[in-house]
Amino acid sequence: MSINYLKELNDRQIEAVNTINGPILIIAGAGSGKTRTITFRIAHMLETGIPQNSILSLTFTNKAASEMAIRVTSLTRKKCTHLTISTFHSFGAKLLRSSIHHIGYKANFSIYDQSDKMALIKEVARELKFPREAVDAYALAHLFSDIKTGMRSWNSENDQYRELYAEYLDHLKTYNAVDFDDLIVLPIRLLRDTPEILQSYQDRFHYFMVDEFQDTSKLQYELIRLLAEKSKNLCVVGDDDQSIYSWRGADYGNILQFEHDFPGVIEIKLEQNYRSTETILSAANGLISHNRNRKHKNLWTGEKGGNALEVIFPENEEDEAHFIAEQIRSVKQTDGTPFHEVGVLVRTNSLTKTIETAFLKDNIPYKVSGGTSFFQRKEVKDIISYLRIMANPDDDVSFLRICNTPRRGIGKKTIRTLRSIAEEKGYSIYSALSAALHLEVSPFPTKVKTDLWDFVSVVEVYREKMLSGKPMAPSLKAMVEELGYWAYLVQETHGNERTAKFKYGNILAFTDILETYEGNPDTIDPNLFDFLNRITLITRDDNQESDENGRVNLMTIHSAKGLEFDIVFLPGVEENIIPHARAIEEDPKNIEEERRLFYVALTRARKKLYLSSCRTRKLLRNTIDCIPSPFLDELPQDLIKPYTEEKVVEEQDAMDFFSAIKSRFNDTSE
DNA sequence: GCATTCTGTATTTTT
DNA sequence: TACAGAATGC
Repeated sequence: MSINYLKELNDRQIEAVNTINGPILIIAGAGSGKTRTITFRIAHMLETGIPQNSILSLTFTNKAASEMAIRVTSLTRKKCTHLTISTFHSFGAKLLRSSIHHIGYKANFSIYDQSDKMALIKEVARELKFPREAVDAYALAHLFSDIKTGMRSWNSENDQYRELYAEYLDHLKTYNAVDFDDLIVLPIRLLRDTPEILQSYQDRFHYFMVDEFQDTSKLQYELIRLLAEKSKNLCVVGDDDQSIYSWRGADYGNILQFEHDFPGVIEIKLEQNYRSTETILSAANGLISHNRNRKHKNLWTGEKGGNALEVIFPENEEDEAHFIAEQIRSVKQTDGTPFHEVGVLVRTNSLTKTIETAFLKDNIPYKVSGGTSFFQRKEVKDIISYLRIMANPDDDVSFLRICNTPRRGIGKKTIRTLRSIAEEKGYSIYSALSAALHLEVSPFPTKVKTDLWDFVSVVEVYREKMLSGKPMAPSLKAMVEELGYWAYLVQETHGNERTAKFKYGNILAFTDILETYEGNPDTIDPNLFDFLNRITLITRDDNQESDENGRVNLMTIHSAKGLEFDIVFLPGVEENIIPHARAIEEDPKNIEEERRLFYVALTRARKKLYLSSCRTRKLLRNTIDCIPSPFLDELPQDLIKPYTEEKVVEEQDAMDFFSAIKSRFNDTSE
């Protein structure tokens, strides 16, 4: 069956769909039907006979990747099992799985996430006898990341951590573990240094696509450049106005670099917006025009008119939350807007708390996406650590996490002994332990020796089961039983049975996830290693499954990118929140990125926008006075109407609105 | 080795 | 205020 895409797309979009060969740059403004265009493009490629397995499509987030896979599948009505649509990081992980032995790792490597990384840094710092106050694991994790990705170099200020860094790298290698940065850095190294590997990838993949190109880092670009160098069929899609990840290395200078590296780039601009009302679009355009560095673009819509933007100045964040809750209720009644068509977008995760409370109180069903991932919960991560130590016995970070969880009598002293044996021999702790247990003369007292055996035998017994090729989920359940994890939870929560039940429920949910994974006919070769890799790359909760209907979406602006809602609420449109104080502190130039962030927020709305700026807000212990965000003044003022509930309030609000603007004006004109 | 008390610190955004 | 990790006592 042929897809009639001509009817569904505009001229520019059709051009994008039809241009399959050679380098292409698609500049896709907000709401310009980007996802439609690229899914049609992939579908069209398949239709012209391009085999699935020669297409590689890279995105930035798991959510975007799975969304695209779903759309392509539903459009082509075919299983797309051989189509590679993944994030840069999981593509990197897959590449490493098959080729990492070339650089001295084993294929069963562990992937360390942010918290594993910090644990390792602390561990190494302790070994090197760094004074505790000199070790800010959070900051060091960032420094090491920047060093590894070439964004920062050693200087007089950070030179004291050079040795720590070297030792950190060394430990990773001993533990047969890689961090997130390695998932990009190591594949590049492999492709550059090992011609056979590059060759095999270039032989397999002939068509490349990168979504959200403005958010790729220099290194991610380098990775795709290497792969696409030969075929030159590289299509990148992006919007410089929506570049909001520069703090993570995203560099929209990549757009220029791309044009330089691939001569003859065809540029296609998608400028017709199908999403928002004219009012919303003009507001967004008005705002973004304050940015200096941008590619020329003229986003327009055929839609005329639309509701003015409502601006509210609640007394404090609780009033703000109430207002939002009430308004959602009333909009649902008057316009019949379903809950899932409402988005509440915040700058920082911490702002969700008050709003959640209000939703709970008013019985508004909601879901928060973002926040720490399910897989990062302590109880879940404990179980994952057991799996990791089975997959990769050298993984010391996992070892240390669970060797005494649940409590089995392995204490500080025992660990110290183990560590010193390991260090002496240059082994990982687990290998040192196995070796020590088989010694004639045990370095441990009898009781400790028994405790250690307990641990080792659980790991060994279940490793065999997990790697046997038989279903893993039943074994995992049995292991959780055998560990006595339930009793441990009861003990840990000292009698708070509800908490214990909740946590145990999470573990059961986790075993279900494993079951679903291995039971899914679309999973090619389900195995422990692949499963572990997948789940560590899911760092946020973005399960858009089953219950997406009927719930208000509460999330950060960052995670709202690519989404759209009928009605959008933006709480906390205040100075220091957006633009965020820390961002500006870091570099005043960041104001442009903050503005883009606000632009992304505005352009999520189809029909209606509510912006609120509290007069006061609780921060830490005390209540502070808030100033409306300067971005409010940058919106065309005729598109704004101060929100009014009653006449009396109307005048009051209007007056406050103008006096707020006036005070801002006075502030800045000094 | 474990449980309790104490102390310090709030981390912007995410793979 | 809330929560985690360290120090201290049993």
